[in-house]
Amino acid sequence: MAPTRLSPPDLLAILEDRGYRITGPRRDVVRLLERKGEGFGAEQLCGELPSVGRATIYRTVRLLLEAGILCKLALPNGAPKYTLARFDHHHHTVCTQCGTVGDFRDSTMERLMRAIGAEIPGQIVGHRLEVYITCQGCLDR
Amino acid sequence: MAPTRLSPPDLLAILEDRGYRITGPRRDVVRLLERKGEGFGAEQLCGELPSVGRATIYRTVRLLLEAGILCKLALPNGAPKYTLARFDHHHHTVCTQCGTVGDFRDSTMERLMRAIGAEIPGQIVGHRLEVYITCQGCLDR
DNA sequence: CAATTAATGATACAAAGTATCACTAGATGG
DNA sequence: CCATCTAGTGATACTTTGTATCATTAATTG
Ligand SMILES: [Mn+2]
Ligand SMILES: [Mn+2]
Ligand SMILES: [Zn+2]
Ligand SMILES: [Zn+2]
Repeated sequence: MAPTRLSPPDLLAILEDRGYRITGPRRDVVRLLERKGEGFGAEQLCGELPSVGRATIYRTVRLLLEAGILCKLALPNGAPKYTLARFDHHHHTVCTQCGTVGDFRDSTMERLMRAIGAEIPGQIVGHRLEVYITCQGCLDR
Repeated sequence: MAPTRLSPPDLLAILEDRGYRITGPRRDVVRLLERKGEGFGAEQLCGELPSVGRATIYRTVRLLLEAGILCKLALPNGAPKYTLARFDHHHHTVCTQCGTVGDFRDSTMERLMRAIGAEIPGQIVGHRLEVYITCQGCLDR
């Protein structure tokens, strides 16, 4: 399973398919995201794209979230971070030292989640797992 | 493993052991928490304890968090919710319809987390799992 | 019952995000 | 192409959630 990295035209096409216009600001945001690593904040994007209004940044992030292009990572404190969604369903590692975010998938985990249904009242509709780590960089340092 | 529910005197004793004073406002907050179900917000507590200053509510919540008496539940959107921590380590169910929060523990999950260490770069220092459900009440309704 | 010092709460401030609305600029069809 | 239509933009104001300050209050200790 190669990390299916989508290029900006692809991402814009997804928006277009949903009936949204391809505008200058949206192009700018998507281009910026493409160059970005894992785990960026909305306010950070505002700082790096001063030519685009803050409201538009937030609107575009919401749009990309709804389109499944971004995933939102609610941290234990502070503003949420976003990452380009490379896989349909996956989880995240967060370094508690430096905040670096990584992706991973684990099929055993998904199987277990199905099994867990029996222990839980009601019907499972989804789940979210965050693994807190000290990343390699922080271990070395 | 019986759900070890602690009473307000116990909770206050934990604070006292940590060198904090037992004050009127802290007593009020703890008493309120005791009567509360799972999953309440800080702002909600402010509304229900107008006699206690907002700053003090937030300070007390932080204190109880640090003491391990509360757990903080970062939701995918909106303000975090808190619950009385009945177990040392556990996870939460959140009903996506009505927001009701529940606790659970799963030893298989914990074992799996240890195994997952091999797949992940760096060193695991913790994890957090939220299971999104439609609760029994919402299914019935 | 002082004296000491932690805690309180009014207030101001900060950060993150949303609503408004006059204006701009994509899309579309002639 | 151009004119039209409407989605999108961005300045601004506002809301929500949470924190910093600081004069005042009250819990502890002896
Ligand atoms: Mn991701
Ligand atoms: Mn809990
Ligand atoms: Zn790190
Ligand atoms: Zn429900």
